Amino acid sequence: MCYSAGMENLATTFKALGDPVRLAILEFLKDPVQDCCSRSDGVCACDLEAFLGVSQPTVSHHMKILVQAGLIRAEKRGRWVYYSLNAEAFATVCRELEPFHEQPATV
Amino acid sequence: MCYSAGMENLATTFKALGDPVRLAILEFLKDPVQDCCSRSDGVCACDLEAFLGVSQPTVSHHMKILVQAGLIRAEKRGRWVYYSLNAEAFATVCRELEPFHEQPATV
DNA sequence: TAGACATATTGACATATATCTATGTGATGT
DNA sequence: ACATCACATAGATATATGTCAATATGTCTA
Repeated sequence: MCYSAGMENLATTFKALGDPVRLAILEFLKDPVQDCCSRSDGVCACDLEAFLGVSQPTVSHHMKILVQAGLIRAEKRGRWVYYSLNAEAFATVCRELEPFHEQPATV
Repeated sequence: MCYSAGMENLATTFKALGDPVRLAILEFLKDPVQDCCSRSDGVCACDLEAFLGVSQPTVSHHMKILVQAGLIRAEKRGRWVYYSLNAEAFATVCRELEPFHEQPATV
């Protein structure tokens, strides 16, 4: 086999990014529409449900995938879970992509 | 629905990136191991087959997905098809990700 | 023209994924 | 305590995806 564990990891991250519903979730987390119970430092899942137009378990499913990929953070406060972007993870993805659009090194 | 056509597009690109075999292909295109018929300005599919350890139709399938996502270019010369990275596509992906790891704008 | 070669397409199959309904779990408030 | 609320999990189902063997297509060469 010619691909490493790091590659599997990166693929998992891209897989998490490869769904329009999850991209919409990330956009929402970036520019939250404060609705029922979201706060300045986080967005609750119930707001996402209304925004996305999918069922609550579906939201839960997508949030789990995004958390596992490390793209967002989840923090439980009382009965709510507040989600926020993990900026560092996005920066890492960009760094991984850099070699593919930099000027080729002169050997 | 709260997500746009542009989002579908971006999701397609990430989906193309979300497979370890395809990431291995991209790595190979970045740093080709010149083997049977690859050239300085492109890599042929047969070299990939040997490198990846998957069947020829599987290589063909993955190349098609990468081409459709715009991540690589295919150029047919005689009976070979030479593939190369499309650096601009990777740069675009990075630009799309930038808002997710920049400092939040002060409103 | 015939055969060999590189790649694409087709069809089959197993697995993964996205979605829902129903139900479980844990916290809050009356 | 009990009902309610927010979220998670389980199970079911439809669709998508990755893979291969078999075959088709197009190109070169003898």
